[in-house]
Amino acid sequence: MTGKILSGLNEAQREAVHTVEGPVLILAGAGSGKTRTLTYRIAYLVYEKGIPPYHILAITFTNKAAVEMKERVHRLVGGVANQIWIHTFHAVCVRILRREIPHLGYRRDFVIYDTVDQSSLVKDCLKELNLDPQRYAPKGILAAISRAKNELMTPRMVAKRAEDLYDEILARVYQVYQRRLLENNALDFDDLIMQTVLLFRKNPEILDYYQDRFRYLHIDEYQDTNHAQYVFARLLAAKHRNICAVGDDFQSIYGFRGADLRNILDFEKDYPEARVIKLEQNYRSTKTILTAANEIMKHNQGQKFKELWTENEEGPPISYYEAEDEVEEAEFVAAEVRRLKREEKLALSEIAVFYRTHAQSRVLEEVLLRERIPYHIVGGLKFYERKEVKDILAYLRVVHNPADTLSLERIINTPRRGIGIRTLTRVKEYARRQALDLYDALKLAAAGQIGQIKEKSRQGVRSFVTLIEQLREIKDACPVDDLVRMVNEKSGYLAMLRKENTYEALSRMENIQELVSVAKDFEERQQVTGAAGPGEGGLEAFLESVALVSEADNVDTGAGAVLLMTLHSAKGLEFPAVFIVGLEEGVFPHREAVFEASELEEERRLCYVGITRAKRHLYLVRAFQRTLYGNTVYNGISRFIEEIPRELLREVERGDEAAVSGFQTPAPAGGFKAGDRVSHKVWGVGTVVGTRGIGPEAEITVAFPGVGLKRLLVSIAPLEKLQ
DNA sequence: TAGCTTGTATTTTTT
DNA sequence: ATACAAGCTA
Repeated sequence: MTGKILSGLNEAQREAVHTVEGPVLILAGAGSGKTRTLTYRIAYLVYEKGIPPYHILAITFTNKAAVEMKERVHRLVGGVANQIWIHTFHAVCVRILRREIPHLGYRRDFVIYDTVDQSSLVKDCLKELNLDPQRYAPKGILAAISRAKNELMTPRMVAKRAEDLYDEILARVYQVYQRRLLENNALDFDDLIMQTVLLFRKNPEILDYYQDRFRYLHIDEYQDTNHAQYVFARLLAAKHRNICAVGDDFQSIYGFRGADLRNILDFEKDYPEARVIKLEQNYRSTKTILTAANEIMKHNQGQKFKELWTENEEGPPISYYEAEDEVEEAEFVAAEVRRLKREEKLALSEIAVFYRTHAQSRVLEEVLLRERIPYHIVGGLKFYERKEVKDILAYLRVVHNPADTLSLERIINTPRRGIGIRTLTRVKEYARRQALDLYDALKLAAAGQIGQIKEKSRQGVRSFVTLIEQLREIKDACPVDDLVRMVNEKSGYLAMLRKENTYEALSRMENIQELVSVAKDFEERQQVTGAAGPGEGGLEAFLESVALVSEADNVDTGAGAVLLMTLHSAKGLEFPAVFIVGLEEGVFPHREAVFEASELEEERRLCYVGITRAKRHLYLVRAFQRTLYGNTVYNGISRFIEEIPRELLREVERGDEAAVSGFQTPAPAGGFKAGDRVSHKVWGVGTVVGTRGIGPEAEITVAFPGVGLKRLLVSIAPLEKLQ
């Protein structure tokens, strides 16, 4: 096995795999075989060192990365891989908290609040404190609370450090916010990490248990850790000190959300005995591309020295193009995409376009649409944040946990049951006085034990309580998808939508159906993995799985369409041909980021990330003028262009390609692809010209003669595909 | 309560 | 320009 494991590795990678005792920092440059090294290392621990798999923990940032690593480890070590914990930070903490959280005063069946929930909770808190949301923007408050939690600051600590009135108010809101979370038996995303740390700090014996459980710790993307995550890892590693941090300070692009570059830069201070291993050989890009990337990064101060090199060929020069405006910029991209396809024989899915902000995607989209080039936009829409989906999930959450007042209030009168503000206020008031949960007070109200409530409202309350009670009775006995179906029907939610009789309602109904499918998939997966019998603990697990997923986990790269995405979403991917557009001062680097040196450096790292995605063809594009917020601006050339040695660049002319139509490539959107003929109930026959999103999000743009372009959700639109 | 008007911001994103 | 949210009228 040793030979097998080590044969495909270079010197540095081999060292990284071998060095399993004590702290190790693996500085893994872009395209240096990081995941390979990490997975081999885990295999080495199991096979060569005979470490029991349950002593190994690997932490990633995204579900996607976790799944990928699990699969690759599984391929190396087989079934025992299932005993290795490979999860995101949040998932690891949830698993720990599910066992231990009673020590913190929450119940084990806590729910996880997402950003939408958080926002309504903050608004509630502001109301409770009689604060003007104009003056104290919920968004800002929420951001500050999140920052505080990332820094492991409790409300009390925030109060103590307050420097002005705003800080004092903030501390108050934060305090109320935490109290409300506790009352609702809920945790937000940041809490998952922070509460686990607090748990460890408060209960040394619990920490001790997990330290012994996870003797071999791996943290991927270490440069993206925030302070709370850093402390979490440090605590876990403190006893056995076998921590393997993997990361690349050059690819730290999430400072704006709390990632602290110092975590990786100071690793050797935290662990003086640490071995530092640099993976600098790149297997992805041409020499030209790597030189450009290295040169750009020389303009950043205070990062670890690292220079990528490769045995790959020189490759073609980097193309630089200066467009008139953003439309011409997009036209250039379109023309070059055609050329790459024709002359370089690239598939469309081998080509990607990166931009700094989402707003830039529109013009690109319009032009590609016009040019009949299939494209696919990564990111954007969110299935789980849609109102109807959140409503149904709120029902399930209340069924699972009646103390979840936020969810309860969300659905108590949806569909309408005649329970208005007045009734609700009365019951809430009663609950407060009697120190009851809102749900228990509702039960009393239904039984007529709370005065001042009209008979009609009481009936509404009664029907609501009955519904929840019914569902609670069966929740452990039936599969989750049946439960969802039951909520849809018995709550009257579907009936309400059916009555509306609008396209929008139809779309909402389809989304709810989609949620049933999600639940069904989930249930089937549970059966396969043998995690539980039908329904058994399924609801809780289901709610958790939807709370921790994100759409971005499935960037579909095999889709036969040009991929359009922000530079941030590009991290971790690679393409034979890459376009980076909008290379102008104020766009990229972004105007908001040029005042502060640290932010500018993050922009530069973002540029580095973009460039190092390219295997062979790299295009850097700027527009002479562009329309921004409604007026024309003339931005200078991005400094990043200036930082690339001239001899690596070749300024190109616009290659006007005769528009050739007829791309016949598969696309991901619900089985539709550009070029398909479809029939629509209302608009008749049309041609698919673009796709966007996946799964329940999938959207297609269709050209209907005489009607124009229409954007349709595949899952809901009354569409039929014509052979 | 829906639909309208008015105001305001407008990087990047995961869980 | 535009999108989205909050406030206001029918």
